[in-house]
Amino acid sequence: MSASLSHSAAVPPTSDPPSDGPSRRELNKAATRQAITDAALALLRSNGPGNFTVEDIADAAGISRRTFFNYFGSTEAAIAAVTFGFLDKALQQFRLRPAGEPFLESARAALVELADPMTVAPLAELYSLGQANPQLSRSELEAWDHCTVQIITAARERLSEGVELDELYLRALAGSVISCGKAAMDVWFLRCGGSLTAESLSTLRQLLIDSMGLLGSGFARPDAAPSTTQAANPAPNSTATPSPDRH
Amino acid sequence: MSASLSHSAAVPPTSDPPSDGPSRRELNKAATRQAITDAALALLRSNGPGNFTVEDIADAAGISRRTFFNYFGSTEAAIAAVTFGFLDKALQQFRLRPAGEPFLESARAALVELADPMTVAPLAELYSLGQANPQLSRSELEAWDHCTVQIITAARERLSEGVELDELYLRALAGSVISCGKAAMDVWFLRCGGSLTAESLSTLRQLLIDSMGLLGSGFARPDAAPSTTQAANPAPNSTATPSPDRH
DNA sequence: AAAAAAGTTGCCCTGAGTGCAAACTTGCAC
DNA sequence: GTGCAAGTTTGCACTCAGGGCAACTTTTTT
Repeated sequence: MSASLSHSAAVPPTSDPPSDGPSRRELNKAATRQAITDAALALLRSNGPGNFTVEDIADAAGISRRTFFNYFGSTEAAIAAVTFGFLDKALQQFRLRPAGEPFLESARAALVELADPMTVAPLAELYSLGQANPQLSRSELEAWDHCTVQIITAARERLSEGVELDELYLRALAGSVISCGKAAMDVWFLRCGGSLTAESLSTLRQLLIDSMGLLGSGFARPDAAPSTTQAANPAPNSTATPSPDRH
Repeated sequence: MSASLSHSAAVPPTSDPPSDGPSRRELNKAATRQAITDAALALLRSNGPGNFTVEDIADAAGISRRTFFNYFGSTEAAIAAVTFGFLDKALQQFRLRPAGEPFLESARAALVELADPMTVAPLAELYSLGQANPQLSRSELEAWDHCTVQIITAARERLSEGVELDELYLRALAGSVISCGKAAMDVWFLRCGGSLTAESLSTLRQLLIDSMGLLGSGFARPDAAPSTTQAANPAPNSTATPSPDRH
């Protein structure tokens, strides 16, 4: 781009009336941010993890290297923004649940809500790309942990209706919910390889439901005939969990 | 040190008969490794996280910068070795448990086994140091995750006695156990600030027991009078969990 | 004792991440 | 629309992480 154009044609000067909403500055920032993650993801796809530099991303996003660091502290951070987005959406869903609902039921509902193509697609892609990459999976871990913290906050608001609540209960529960959600996704990738077909997504939903069921039942040993769900069988009944809803 | 002495006086040439045990090479490596983590920890204490370089560590350990990288990929990795050591000890304890024992009971026993001064001391110190440090806590997360993977492996050996086992069950359980262990330690630090008194350690033990109890009971809501354990009360009965041992 | 294997070190290179100051954009008031 | 203030981008320069390579030292083997 020519010298005088400075940086981003982020928000093209369409006939945008001076509408109220977010300011031009905020729009530009959001657009740049988006451009960065897009560029990073594209490079991740084409070059593979670890085979491109911050400068590559900056070039592809049409900004300077220095500006990149104004937005993200590292390549991984830029990519992890995707996961953060996903988990934030989960949080949002969780907060929408009625306050009286049992915690695990809310978690289950929030998670299942996310098992639609548009939402899991980016996560699925990241997952397969980062499968064998330490750098990537590290930031994924960070994102999940961040989500745990958020859930703890959300749960605290929920549960502390006057009652003096137990920190251990809160943290152990939140951590376990996240772990089980993660386990469900892990198994899903293991079985379906991140496929986005309706069948695959149905499996994901069922896995999420089952994992919450396991948690709710205290991991009662599946003594009786447990897992016919083992094979790629999207049968939609949670055989593993006779009592998914307690208390 | 003079030029010809090369590197480490790691294993001083005491009158060591050519005993069988580990070879001189292995001894040297172990000693160097130890010297590195010691130096790193010392610098962490004195300078605070992020305020020293790899070169500083290398100098303090009496090796070259380059050699440092032969042992660890980063400063954080060197420090995280402490956490890894702790968690590996946990794994070791877990594997010692009788194979027939319920999983959660084994986990509980293994974790409680670790709540002795010598073992938790380094972890406690790291915890307080890394409390407000993103770099550090990131590698801590990695260590916990590594432990989860190990537990999954250990549990697979345990549970798969001919039975075709459920991947979801396995992973959700392992992840939850680790999460609960982590939650217990978090709460412990919150309450006791990493103190190593007998009273504090007793609290830690109880928290670990309680968290496993919560998990085993499916987080049944503490409806009745739940947490008198809230205050720094090392009372040794797990009031929160009426049925810690099922199946 | 000499060769082979394993480990250490210095040199040098790429790239991450950051402080700083100059240039540019946007918001706001006049 | 002019102008000023606040917010952003960018180039520059610097420190430090991380790793390849080849020379050199130590340990093991034969």
